[in-house]
Amino acid sequence: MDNSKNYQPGLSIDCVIFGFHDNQLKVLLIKTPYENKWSLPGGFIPLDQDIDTAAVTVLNKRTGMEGIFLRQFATFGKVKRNDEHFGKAVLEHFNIPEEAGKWFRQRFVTIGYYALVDFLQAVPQKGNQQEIIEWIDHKEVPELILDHAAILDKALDTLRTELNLMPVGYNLLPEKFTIPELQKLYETILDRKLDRRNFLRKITNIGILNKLDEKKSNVAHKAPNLYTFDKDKYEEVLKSGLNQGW
Amino acid sequence: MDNSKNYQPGLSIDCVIFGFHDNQLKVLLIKTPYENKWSLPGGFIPLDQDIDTAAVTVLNKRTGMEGIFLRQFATFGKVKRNDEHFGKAVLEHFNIPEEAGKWFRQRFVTIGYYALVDFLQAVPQKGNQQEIIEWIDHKEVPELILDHAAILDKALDTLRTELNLMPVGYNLLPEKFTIPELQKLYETILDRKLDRRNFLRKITNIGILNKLDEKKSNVAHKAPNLYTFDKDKYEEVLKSGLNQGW
DNA sequence: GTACATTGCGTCATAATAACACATTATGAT
DNA sequence: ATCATAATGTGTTATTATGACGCAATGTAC
Repeated sequence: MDNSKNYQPGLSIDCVIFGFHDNQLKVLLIKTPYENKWSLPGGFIPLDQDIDTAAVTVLNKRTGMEGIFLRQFATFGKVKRNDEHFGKAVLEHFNIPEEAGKWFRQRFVTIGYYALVDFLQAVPQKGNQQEIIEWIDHKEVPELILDHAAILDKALDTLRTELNLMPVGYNLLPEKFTIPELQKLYETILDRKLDRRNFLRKITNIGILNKLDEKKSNVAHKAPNLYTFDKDKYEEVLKSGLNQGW
Repeated sequence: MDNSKNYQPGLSIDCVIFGFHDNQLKVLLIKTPYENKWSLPGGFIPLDQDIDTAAVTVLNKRTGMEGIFLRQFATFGKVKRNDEHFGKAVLEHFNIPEEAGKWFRQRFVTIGYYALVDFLQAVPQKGNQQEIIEWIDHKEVPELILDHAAILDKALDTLRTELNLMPVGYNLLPEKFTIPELQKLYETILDRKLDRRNFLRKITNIGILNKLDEKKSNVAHKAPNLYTFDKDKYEEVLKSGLNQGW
């Protein structure tokens, strides 16, 4: 493959794909052969594709899903983010000849995107047979290659801020969900407990949830009511914003 | 000049430099020879410099100032953002030979930064004798090259959001300022009137302003009190955040 | 002096938030 | 069946934040 003719040079995309399961905020990671470190799913930018499109492509390829919530959050371009040893190791592992390898060993700047997906809908896709791709609790992320740890941190930081500005949580839940589930999600992302009753009032007052005439089945204790997310009302809320401030 | 050896290929930096004067939020723009359109100040990324450093360099060069508030806000990478006609025109204008010009005519992705500067401290610097660089009211921005209008819009949007999350306004004012001045600034950025008395209460309650024992001189009507910004207290506020939301 | 514009401080009604009480529904042990 | 337990659903109250407004003080223009 001759990347130099088909891809934007020195520029890559890395995706922080979040999922929510077992009261854990999980991140989709790929195990690399390099010192057993893990990596964010990423890719390059075809010369005839918008960077956003290239990010969507990565996401499709890795989750098998379409129409996912995806947002660019930052671009990382420290000189030192590139690791000479890592570059060499990758080339050796894939048996890429020195000449073609020059493209891979140039300095790379990477654009960070984060995605919110329904854990149960997403099916992690391997790039090849040997590859290991897994959902990992964000609190137990192993060592990552390059500056991927910093990228992940920044993504989580952005997600927390976004949560205060607009209701994005539903993207991580199935179509029908309960208020307690939504609360657990908020608590997990923000990493602190919230009061049940105040949470209910605040989240329903936003006016983007539809209460269904249906309760969750097969649960211990009292069955909680099911809700769906109202996309039309959400669009309205987006315009006015959640916490105005001024 | 052989850019291909010294600069990151296909990647540029554009800075939206904001200043505040005469109750106007102004943007520093450069007039180009291309159809008399204007441009954001920008630059390329030396291979041995972090992208943030490269942005600081652009800022230093254009304002003569150091230690400026500077923040990356988005990266723009649509395929169509590059304009074939524009690329040719630039090469012809600077008399760049076809071979060396290839570097300029490749696809470019650009990283957007916005800066907040004290209008009176900044001295717009020309890149060369012919160049025209000017502060222009953000409400009267002329036609811009490429997708610079979209970049500017996004910068302003980000500034408005940031204003709700943390007190950044003081960056646009001189060291000593009055509450009415600060309010005018907020009104200009947010594009709506605020109540004097409520503004005073809210802005002082944040606890990052020091009231000086000094009034503004040579003003019509009642002389307003002068304040300074308290950087230590600001750092504390940054950690907790302004509008928590949850 | 008087009219006028602007600043500084205060009041009041309303809305948003935090802390907490209690009844309801379902499970599982006895 | 009864009871303890655990979760959900709804309500109450005190506190705080916000929005709308009144009024005196200060300085300019005439």
